[in-house]
Amino acid sequence: MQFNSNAPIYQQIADHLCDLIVANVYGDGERIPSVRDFAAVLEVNPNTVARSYAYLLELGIVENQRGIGYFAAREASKIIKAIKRASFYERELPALVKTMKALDISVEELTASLEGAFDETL
Amino acid sequence: MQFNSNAPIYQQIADHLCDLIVANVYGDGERIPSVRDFAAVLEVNPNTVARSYAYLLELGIVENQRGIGYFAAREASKIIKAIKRASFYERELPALVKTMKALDISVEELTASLEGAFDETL
Amino acid sequence: MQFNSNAPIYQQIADHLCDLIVANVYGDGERIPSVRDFAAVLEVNPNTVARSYAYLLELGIVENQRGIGYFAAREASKIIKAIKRASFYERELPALVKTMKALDISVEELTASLEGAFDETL
Amino acid sequence: MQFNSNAPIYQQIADHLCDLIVANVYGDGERIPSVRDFAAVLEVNPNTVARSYAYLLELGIVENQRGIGYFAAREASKIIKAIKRASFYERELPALVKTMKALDISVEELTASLEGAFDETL
DNA sequence: GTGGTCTAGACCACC
DNA sequence: GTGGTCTAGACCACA
Repeated sequence: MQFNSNAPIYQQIADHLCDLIVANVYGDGERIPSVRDFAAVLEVNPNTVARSYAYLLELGIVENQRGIGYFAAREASKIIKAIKRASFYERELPALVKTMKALDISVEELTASLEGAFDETL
Repeated sequence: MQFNSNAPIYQQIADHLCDLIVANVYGDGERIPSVRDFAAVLEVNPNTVARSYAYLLELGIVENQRGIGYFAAREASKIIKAIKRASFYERELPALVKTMKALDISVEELTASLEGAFDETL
Repeated sequence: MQFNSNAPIYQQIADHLCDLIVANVYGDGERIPSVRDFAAVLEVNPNTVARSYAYLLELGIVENQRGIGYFAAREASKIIKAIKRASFYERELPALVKTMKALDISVEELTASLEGAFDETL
Repeated sequence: MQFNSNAPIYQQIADHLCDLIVANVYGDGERIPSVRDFAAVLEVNPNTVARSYAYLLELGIVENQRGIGYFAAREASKIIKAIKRASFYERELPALVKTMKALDISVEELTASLEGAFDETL
């Protein structure tokens, strides 16, 4: 894993873990790597991974069993998608509309570009 | 003006000024407010406005006449649109495609949502 | 049994066992389950149950007969109540008073709430 | 300030700051000490204070102005009281009822004890 | 100056 | 072994 983005590493790790859960690498309710193990894999300080886990704990995406470890929540992938969906429709979509208006891009124009880009990344 | 976003204030100011230029409040080649005046209006530290202007200077959107003040570049609005367009197609659109795939949102679904949102903000 | 609370599991187990003794499920002087059996029932690590028993041993609530097992003390339920009473009047009550003052809750207000809650849990 | 309790220091600091806000030492909307300053006063690592502030930020009790500092939220004391009240009625009160039943303490008995304790701490 | 993040290393309670 | 907390010290972007 690479940390190119400007976003804080702990968030990138959290996002990455969400991807892994949605991709069923760690299924709902399954144990996820220990803080220390994951830190070793990612070549990152354990505190940073701990911060990611604490963040996901707040969101209800992971859970915690004392002295045992962290687990994906029972409905983790559902929660993740719900959160992403909400953020998409409430934040990204309005921003998209604003940009399109500023640039005089019509819905049709965007649709065309999207269809092209959609196929490329198949 | 409000600074609700997480983006740095100097960028929010720069964006805002670009909007004003595109909206012809300050036409291409016209003088824009002095750093101090603008800072007073925005209730912001003058250093912050100075940083915004420096940023726009790099992009060629504003120009500087020693001892006189800052001016919108001759083709400012054209440059602004070009920059936004590039960033849109190279950065935002791929990100959009990625998000849509992660959330199983089809182009049709997005188009529908967009048309609704487009009309609301008329 | 569920371990929802933030308290350490070994304490929750100890509390639970005290409840069982007071409720006469295990009478004063009677044998209580072996560490292994209880651990199996609670789906918990045997070390954790052992720690609970050690804790209750210190308090004089359970006793240990070498090679045979653990027993509730002869006056176990009396001891339990005495301990709870002491902790109630010395720790919980002062904390309650402090909270009530901070929240401007009068004795009358609390009494009313209590009577409602008391009946619900009959 | 002393840190005798078993609770994490960052929470004790957060609680303490809430007390100060409710007591109007830092009024609603006013600036609170910088992370470094407060850490120096409390003789604690700045990271620990930062953690307290981050915690209060989540709860909406304090706010944040980039590069300037932390401020008590506009309705900070109101929010604090609401949170305490909710936790009191949803968590402490049921626990109190449970303890009272276990110890055969009647509402009348508690009321009497409370009134005594109330006056002492005037 | 401010806060935000990260690293390193330590100690603790718990299972 | 696990996570939780704290310290120390560093670097960064921002105002």
